[in-house]
Amino acid sequence: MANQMKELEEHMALISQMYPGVYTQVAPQQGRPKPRRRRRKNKTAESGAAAAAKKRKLIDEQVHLLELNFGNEHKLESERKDRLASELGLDPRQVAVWFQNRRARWKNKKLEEEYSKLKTIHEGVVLEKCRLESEVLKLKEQLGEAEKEIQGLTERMDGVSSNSPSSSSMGPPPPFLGEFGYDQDVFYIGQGTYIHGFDWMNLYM
DNA sequence: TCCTACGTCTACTTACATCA
DNA sequence: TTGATGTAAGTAGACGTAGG
Repeated sequence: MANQMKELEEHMALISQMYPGVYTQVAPQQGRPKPRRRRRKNKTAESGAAAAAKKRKLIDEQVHLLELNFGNEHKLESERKDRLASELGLDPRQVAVWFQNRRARWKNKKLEEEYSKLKTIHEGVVLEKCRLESEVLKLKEQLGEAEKEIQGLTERMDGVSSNSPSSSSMGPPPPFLGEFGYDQDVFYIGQGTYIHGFDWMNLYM
């Protein structure tokens, strides 16, 4: 839940950055939650009826023209508001409210779109992470097998050299001390001699 | 420079209309 | 009939600006 809220805040910030001309009037309210208010209910039947009379659905043509205007410009200047109001036969206040609500709907829609875009990207990244992890596992397995093979070859070589007359004067045992069973890239080839891994490969492969 | 009034904005909320 | 949904409108608080 907290994560979702954080995500939402980040989206808000993102949208504000994306559309600076539209949502820069009010500074982002950070941190402290605003106190909740309760609106008074209409006490009388008369006031309820009056409210119902005031609140009527806009007809399609009015909405169409408002949408056209909103498409051109999301902000509503005073002159445009008055002109639109007289064209539509509405109160300028109604036009202003319609634009306010329309901006809110538009912002919500943008947030939803942005959220699903980010979600898709996130899913892709998670998938790629899984793929890379399984590849790492596979390579580790291959590495283990290669180490076993090297170990076997080295032991065989040791057996051959210990049969020779000079074997008793041999140096220290093969230095397989590192993480992968050998000390860095140095390999022991018998008779107290160490060679680099690449040289070892050239010699025996 | 400060104060105040006013208009506009967003965010949140309520109330009503509509529809399944 | 009822619950869900969409939307017009109310409200608080923040901000910018003009005027005194």
